Amino acid sequence: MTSDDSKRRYQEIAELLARRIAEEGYKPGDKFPTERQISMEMGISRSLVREAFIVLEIEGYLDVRKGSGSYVADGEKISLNVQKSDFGPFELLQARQLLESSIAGFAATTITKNDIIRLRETLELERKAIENGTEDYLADRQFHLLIAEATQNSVLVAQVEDLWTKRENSSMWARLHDRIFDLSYRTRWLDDHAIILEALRHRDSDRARHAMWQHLENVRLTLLELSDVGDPEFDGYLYTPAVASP
Amino acid sequence: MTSDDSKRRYQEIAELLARRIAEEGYKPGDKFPTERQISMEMGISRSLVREAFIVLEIEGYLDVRKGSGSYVADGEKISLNVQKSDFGPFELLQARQLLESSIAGFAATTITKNDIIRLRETLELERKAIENGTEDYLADRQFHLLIAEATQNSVLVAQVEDLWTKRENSSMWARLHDRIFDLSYRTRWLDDHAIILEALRHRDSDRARHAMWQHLENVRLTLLELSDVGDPEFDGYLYTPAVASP
DNA sequence: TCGGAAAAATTGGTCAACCAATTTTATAAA
DNA sequence: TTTATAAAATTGGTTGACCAATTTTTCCGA
Repeated sequence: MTSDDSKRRYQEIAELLARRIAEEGYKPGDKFPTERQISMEMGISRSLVREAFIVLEIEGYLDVRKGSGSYVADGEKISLNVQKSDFGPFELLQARQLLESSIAGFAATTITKNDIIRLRETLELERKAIENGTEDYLADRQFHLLIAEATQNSVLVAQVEDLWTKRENSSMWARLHDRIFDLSYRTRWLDDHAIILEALRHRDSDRARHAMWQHLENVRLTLLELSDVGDPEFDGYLYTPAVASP
Repeated sequence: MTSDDSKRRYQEIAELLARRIAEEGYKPGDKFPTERQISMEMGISRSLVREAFIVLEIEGYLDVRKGSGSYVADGEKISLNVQKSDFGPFELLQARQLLESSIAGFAATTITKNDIIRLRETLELERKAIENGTEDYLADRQFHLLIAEATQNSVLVAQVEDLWTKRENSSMWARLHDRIFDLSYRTRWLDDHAIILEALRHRDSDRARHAMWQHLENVRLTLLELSDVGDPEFDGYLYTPAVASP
C-alpha cells in the first residue's frame, strides 16, 4: 500500500497536502498557500493542485474562497472526516449488538404484515442459498435491513446501512468473510434469523430484542473462536466485550 | 436551498450527474458518458466535468479508468450516498432515543474516572453559558459525544457523530434551533444532563439508560409543543412516536 | 478463415492562457 | 488625518489545446 500506481495523481497530491496541514501546525482559519504557489513549488500545473484542493475541500480540510484564497477549515469537521474508517470486527459487532437489538425491539411494535412477508421471503432466499451452496451475503444484509425498515424511521435504516458499509470496508472483515460464511455456520445464522422473525411476528418486543442480541452474540463468539487459532492478523484489533444482554 | 450562489460550480454539476445516475437506471458496471460527451451536452468545458467526476469518484459513484472511460460503481456504496440526507427532527430524535439510551446504559459499565471528570467540565461549560446568556450548542454536543466515547467503541462514537451531523444538515432543524435553545428550556436540558451524569457516576446502567431516554423524551415533547403552534413549516414531517421507555 | 501486429480512434491526464471576483493599495477630496 | 473612491494586484474560475494510456479497428500473413 506504499506506492499504488493505480492511484490518481490528484489523490497523491491531496494526501501530500493533507499531511502538510496536519504536520505543519496549521490552525483552523489559517491561510493556506495559494494554488499557484503550490503548483510552482511542486513543479506541476495549477489544474492538478486545483483538483487536489477539491478533494481537501470535500473532505473538510479546506475552505476555498474565490478571489481570496484557501483557508484551513474548522477543527470540528476535520476531526469528523479524518477519523478512521477501518473498524475492527469486534467493535462493529458490539455496535450492532447495541443498535440492532434495540431496533428489533422497537420494530416489533411497528412491523406490518407486509414487512413480515418480505422477511419471510428473504429467509427463504437464505435457505435456498445454503441448499445450493451459493453465496447469501446479500440476503443476510437484506434481512437485517428489512427489520430496520420496519421501524419506518429512515435515520435508523441509514444507521444500519452505515454499519454494513463499515463492515464491507473493514480490512479485517475481508479476511474473515470466507470463514464466517462457512456452511457449517450458515445454518446456525439461518436458525437465529428464524427465531428473530418469529418474535417479530408475535410482536413480542422483549423477545425480538433478545433474539437479535443472541444472534449477534453467536456471531461474536464464533468470530472469537476463529480468531483464537492464534492468527497474528488479529494484532491491533483489541478484544471487545459484549454489551450486556438486554 | 434551491439555488445556492456560494455553491461551487463543480458541486452543482456533480449533483446533477449523481441524480442522473440514480434516476436514469444506471446499473453497477454500466458505462457512463465520457467527460467530452457531457461537456458538449452541457455546454461547459471538460475541466468542469472532470472536477465533477472527481467528486463522484470520491463519493463512490464512479470508477474512472484512463483510456477507457468512466463506469458506475458497485451498487452498495451508491445506495448509501444517494439516500436522502435531510431528515425530520422527530425521526432524528427517535433514532437518538433508541441509540443513545442504549449507549448510556452500556457506557455506565465502561466509564472511567477521567470520562466523568470531562463530563463534569462540559456540564460546567453549559452552566456558565446559560449564566452568560451565550450559545452552548457545542457543549451540548460534546456532552453526548463524551458518553459515546466512554464506551471505548469508535463505531458507536462515529454513529453518534453521524446523528449530530444529520441534525446540523437538517433543513427543519435550522428553523427550530433558536426556539429549542431558548433560555427557558436550556436550564431543563442542563438538569437532564446532570441526572444522566449522576447515573453514570454511580455506574448504574439502568438508571443511565432511563435518564438518557427521559432527556430525549423531554426534548421531543418540547419540540412537539413548539410545533403545535400551528406552524405550517412542519408539513411533510410526520409525527413520529417515541420509542418505548427502556 | 484465423491470428496477430500495426495503425487509428477514443479516452482520461496535463498544461498554459485568459476570465472574473475579491482584496489590497493608491489617490484625492473633505 | 480621515474617509471615500478608483485603480492595481491577487486569487480562484474557466477554457481549449495538447499529451499519454487504452481500446478498437484495420490489414496482412499464415
